[in-house]
Amino acid sequence: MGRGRVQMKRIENPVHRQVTFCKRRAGLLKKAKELSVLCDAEIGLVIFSAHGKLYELATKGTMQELIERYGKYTGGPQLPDEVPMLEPLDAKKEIDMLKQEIQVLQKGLRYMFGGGSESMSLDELLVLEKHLEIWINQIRSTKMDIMVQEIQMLRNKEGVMKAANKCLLDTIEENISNTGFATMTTNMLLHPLTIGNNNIF
Amino acid sequence: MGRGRVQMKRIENPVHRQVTFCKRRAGLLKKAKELSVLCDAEIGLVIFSAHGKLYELATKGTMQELIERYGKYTGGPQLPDEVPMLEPLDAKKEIDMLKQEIQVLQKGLRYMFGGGSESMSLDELLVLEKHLEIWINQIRSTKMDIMVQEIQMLRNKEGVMKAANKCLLDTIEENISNTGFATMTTNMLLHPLTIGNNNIF
DNA sequence: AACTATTTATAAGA
DNA sequence: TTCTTATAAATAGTT
Repeated sequence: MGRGRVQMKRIENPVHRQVTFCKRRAGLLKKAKELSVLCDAEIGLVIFSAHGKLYELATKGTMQELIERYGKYTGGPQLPDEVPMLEPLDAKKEIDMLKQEIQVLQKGLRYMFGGGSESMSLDELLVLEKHLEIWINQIRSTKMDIMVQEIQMLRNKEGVMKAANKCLLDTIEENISNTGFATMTTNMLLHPLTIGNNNIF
Repeated sequence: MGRGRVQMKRIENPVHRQVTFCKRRAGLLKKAKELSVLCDAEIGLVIFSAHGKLYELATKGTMQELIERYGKYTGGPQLPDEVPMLEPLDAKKEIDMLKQEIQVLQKGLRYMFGGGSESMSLDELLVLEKHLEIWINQIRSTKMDIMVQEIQMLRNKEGVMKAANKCLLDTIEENISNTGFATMTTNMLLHPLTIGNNNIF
């Protein structure tokens, strides 16, 4: 699209390459925005220049959110789970809490491997019990999430359902809601004992 | 670029919108590739259609790797501003390490319970829940044993007890059997995490 | 999916 | 960079 054909290979002239990079980068970002608006799509675009500078576009929410959605879709490892890091001042406190949690978990593992009563003190047993209770609750809530999702999927698949079936599903869903755990996320299961800012203990 | 101007807003006609989505998506992916080749840039492009289908492009390595690079770029060099970042950096590092260790431990626990499966389907969750319930019961039972032992020790120390005290201990012991919690002291609740320094793992 | 009439993007030059 | 302009590409509407 210019005054001559373009070879699809790296432009060797550095000046020429830089100019083309600027122009085409602008064009690409523009077209991404357009596609997003015209067709109601969510688009994320990341461009690292040859020199390592970053240019980015996320048409909906933040890039982090998009990356998370991508992770969910691909089912792959959700590695970049960026931690909020709200209060660096509490770092020491958080470290202590994490250390304590590790010790409890270690004891718990030993406890299991040892087949039970091993050498945990009463206090340690209390803490471990509390952790396990919380963990169980998280598991139950996750179970319910999955059930709700499956119900939703069935509804979407069926489109119009017979009255009897719909009624059944409504009942199930209602029971789930009544447990008080229905809105917890799967993430809680995957990180059940994380103590960070938003936590349980 | 066509037989008429295009309004930069969502195309309402679904058929029209779908066709445009296909065409422009192809165009966008092509241009992204071209920019990458011509200018030696690393580009990641993620497109979620309105219906949630994913289209993606990573011009170098995998999308995961690109996401990691993005994370480093946005997360790493965010220091240049103010405040001495001496201790906080160490703290964050330590927190990350501890969290990592916790994840490993949790993974170990999950491995024990679930036989190594990490995906956690509904069935797996049911199994995990059952294991945890069993574990909790073991803990409660052990707790009870310890308490009973302590009571016994007290009795032995006293030698011959007054009838009233004996009666009191009997009552306490009975409560333990019923609830597993009845005799917890305030001290136990106030210092639940006091654990020794014996790290094994 | 193919076909064009047009619009848009952009290569080269300044 | 930015502007200009000739031209290559992309694509909107149609078949």
